[in-house]
Amino acid sequence: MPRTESATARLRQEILRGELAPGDLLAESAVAVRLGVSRVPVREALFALEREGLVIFGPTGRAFVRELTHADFEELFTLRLTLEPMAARLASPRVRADASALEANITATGRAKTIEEITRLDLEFHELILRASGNARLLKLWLSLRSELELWLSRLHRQHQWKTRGTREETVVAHRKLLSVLRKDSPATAERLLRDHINGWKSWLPASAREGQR
Amino acid sequence: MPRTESATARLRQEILRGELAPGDLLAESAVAVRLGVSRVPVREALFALEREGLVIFGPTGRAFVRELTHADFEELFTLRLTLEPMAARLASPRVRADASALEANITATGRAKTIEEITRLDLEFHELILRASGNARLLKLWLSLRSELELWLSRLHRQHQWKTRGTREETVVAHRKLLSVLRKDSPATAERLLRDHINGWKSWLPASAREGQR
DNA sequence: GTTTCTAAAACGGTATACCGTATGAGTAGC
DNA sequence: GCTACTCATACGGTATACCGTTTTAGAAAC
Repeated sequence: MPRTESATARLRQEILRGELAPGDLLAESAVAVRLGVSRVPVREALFALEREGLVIFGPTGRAFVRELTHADFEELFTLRLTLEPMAARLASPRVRADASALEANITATGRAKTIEEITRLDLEFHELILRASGNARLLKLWLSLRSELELWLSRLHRQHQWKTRGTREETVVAHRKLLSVLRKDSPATAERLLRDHINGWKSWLPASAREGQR
Repeated sequence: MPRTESATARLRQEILRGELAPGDLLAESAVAVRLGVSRVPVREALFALEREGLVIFGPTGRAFVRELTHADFEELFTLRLTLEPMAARLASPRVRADASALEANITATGRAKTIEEITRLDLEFHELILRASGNARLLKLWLSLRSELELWLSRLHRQHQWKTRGTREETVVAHRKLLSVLRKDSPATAERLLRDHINGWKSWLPASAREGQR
């Protein structure tokens, strides 16, 4: 794997895992030494992570680990409510051909054991719908939000112990229903259902969890 | 202006003006010599332009001027139909405070003389709505489509002689109506109106212009 | 103890250099 | 003529080096 990519992957992982705290300075030289590469790939990795919303550049070009506020959470969900229903609409007539990936995902979710695993599979399910939409740019926009969403969720997971059981069953039921509607090829219904699904999840997130993120 | 930015701006201009043709190879070394900078800023400029959709990287990392197909046009408009109505909805309650920029834009459009100027002001009007939405990420996503849209339109302009008159008056009328609805703070209406506005423009584009773009 | 000044260290932006791989023109073989 | 091979060249990925600016820590003045 090229050095830029591996540097990007490693930094992304460290940020998502919380090993790098919000607000931390990511000095090119220091990171380069730590990762054992030169500054050039690090620099490019930082730009890539900025696009993903995990890193932010200060006025003098210094990179910092992004801090997220409650307002950021609202923005992210507004965007999901913008992009995903449209994706569902577009995907609806195309899912009939091959729904195996979506089915496999639901099966895997039913067997998931940790909240992290459920979350990962949930995001993957939504990503599959974006892919099924057939609109490459729509997918690209969604993917540019994905890391940020993961960052948010991982920070929540670290702050709160969530029960796995109810979450898993609810997710499976909701996704099953979504899939069945997608298969029926009624775009408007699929669009509405996905909107409700996201709204449901958004309001389900414990209010306590949504607060106090600086 | 930092070298990366000026290189980005210059390359962007050259692509939009058609001085660099679709499919042209953008070799780092050659561009660097031509612009009188080193490869590093050129490299970063190419990455930036890739994000904007003006440049595309081949499997072995070589950068080419992006070619656009009719399918790309469809994707772009699908995304406008996804993002902009949402922006109008969010902007509606916020426009009351300050609609001066939107008003100034409409006035300027009424005085515009060339089709290029009308197009530029039209895009600016839509951008102002995105800004008024108050959702920074939504704006960011829209901006990531903007150059590509300009590229498309500029290529159309070069291929077809469009009449200025009708276009200008229609644009002014439509934007005036949009602004008045935004001011009334009825988000649902604003959302629907913007959707119709985009759909109208999309279908208005002469079919002949929409074809034959490779 | 607080603020201001100052100088050294840290940092980012850019240029240059090196290396391995991909490309493509030319050549040999058919 | 057409295809397959070969090798010089072009190109991208990365490391290193240099320079001007920003930060920051420490001293000095209050």
